[in-house]
Amino acid sequence: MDSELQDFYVHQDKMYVATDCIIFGFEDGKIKLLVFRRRVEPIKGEWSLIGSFVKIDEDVQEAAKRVLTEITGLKNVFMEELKTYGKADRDPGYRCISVGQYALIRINDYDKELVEKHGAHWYDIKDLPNLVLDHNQMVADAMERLKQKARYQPIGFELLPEKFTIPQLQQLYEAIYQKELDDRNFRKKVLSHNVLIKLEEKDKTTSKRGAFLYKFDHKTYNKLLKSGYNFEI
Amino acid sequence: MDSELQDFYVHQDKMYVATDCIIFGFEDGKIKLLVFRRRVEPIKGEWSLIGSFVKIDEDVQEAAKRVLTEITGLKNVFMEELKTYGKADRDPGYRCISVGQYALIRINDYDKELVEKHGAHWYDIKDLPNLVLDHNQMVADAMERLKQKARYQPIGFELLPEKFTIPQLQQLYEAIYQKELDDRNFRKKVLSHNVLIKLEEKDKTTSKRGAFLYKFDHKTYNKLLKSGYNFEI
DNA sequence: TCAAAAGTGTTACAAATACACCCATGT
DNA sequence: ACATGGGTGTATTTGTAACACTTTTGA
Repeated sequence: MDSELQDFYVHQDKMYVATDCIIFGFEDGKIKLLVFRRRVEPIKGEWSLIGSFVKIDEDVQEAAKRVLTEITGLKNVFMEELKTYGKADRDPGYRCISVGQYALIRINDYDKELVEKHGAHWYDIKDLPNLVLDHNQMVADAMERLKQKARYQPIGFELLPEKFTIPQLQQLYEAIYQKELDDRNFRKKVLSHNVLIKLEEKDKTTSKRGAFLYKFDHKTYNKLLKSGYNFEI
Repeated sequence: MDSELQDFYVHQDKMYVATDCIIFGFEDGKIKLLVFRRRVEPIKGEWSLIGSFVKIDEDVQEAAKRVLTEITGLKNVFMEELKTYGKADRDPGYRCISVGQYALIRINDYDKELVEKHGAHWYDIKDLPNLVLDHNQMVADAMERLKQKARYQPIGFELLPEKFTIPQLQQLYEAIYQKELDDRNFRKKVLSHNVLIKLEEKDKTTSKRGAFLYKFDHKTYNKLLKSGYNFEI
């Protein structure tokens, strides 16, 4: 490394880089968000997204995954960058930018003890408390993204159990879009893509008759993708 | 600020935060990208996106706008965050994350002297040189974003002069989608939204007959947006 | 036997696609 | 008069939206 490099870089400003996770779940026909009591001053004890500072030798993505695993015990969770919150005055403490990342988790898979230990709580997205800093904005942005993205990419399935029924799937989409859907048309459209595998089993928890369970067919979906298919729900 | 706050923040790592601009233009029926000779070591002199470190008291957005104005002389340019490049090893110098932002500019509006002075060059997007670091990836990501976004939001107009013809607009969309479009259907669809104002003037630079000029009608578009309209091209 | 959710088909309407010809004008 | 790009209309197909009844089964 020559001196010119050092000259140039060294005169720049360094700052804290954090990442915050907007963690969505789905339960009882409602989109839910996992929030926490903030563990550090200032505003310690207030509701907050879970986040972490990014370490000097750590990818930003990696940092977000690290926190998510610490809290939920889950790995291989769907997670995607939302956007970066970089206002100079967003954190009253020190200059700190935060990369927002949203995650979709199967609400029954996570380690409940771990979550409780961290003072976490699942809030209905429609009934959120005030969160610290710009976290409410992050949630609003993430929700908007979810709404947009779920239409053209099959990410909704990340919020459901591996095996799910068509009515469950519909409930999910109704929660995401905040709009009722026609059950006949919904079923028709969803099945028309041929990316659901119908199982022999039925789920009888919500009706006497029971509803057939389905699995999302990743293989077929990926094949379709490559051949230029346009998924839409 | 109490001591607990200091304890906690102070033990975290700080790093450089940069922002890089993916600057798109449109000329001769082609999408073009504005690139520069990198001004600092390492890899000084290589082709690169234009960027800057974010100052301690500066919004990330602001930093990107600052550079863009320095280079092109333009203000009020369409610019939007793409994503953040946060791999720990992305910069061989020091740990540095970069927020990628893409900008759409009217290629004939910019200050040519200013651009030349900075050793800049407009490359056809299909014929780019190797860029430093992860900049080629940034461009690929931005191009993909443009493709997706242009379909449902009227951002394409940012690349055209204020006054443009329908064939010009079609050329632009063909360049973005990398696909030929049917001229009759294209015109029909575009005009069906009623967000173009037909002017009296004609542009005669590309044909003897001349083609009518249009302006994008921001007012009407915003009204339609509020009433839940769905733009699509 | 009945209540409650699961599942099925048809028709009307809107939008996307495919496609062929005339128009205006400078050279 | 002709070459060049600008501009228009229609028929077909495809997809979306609206809508009502039958099935299954546990209580």
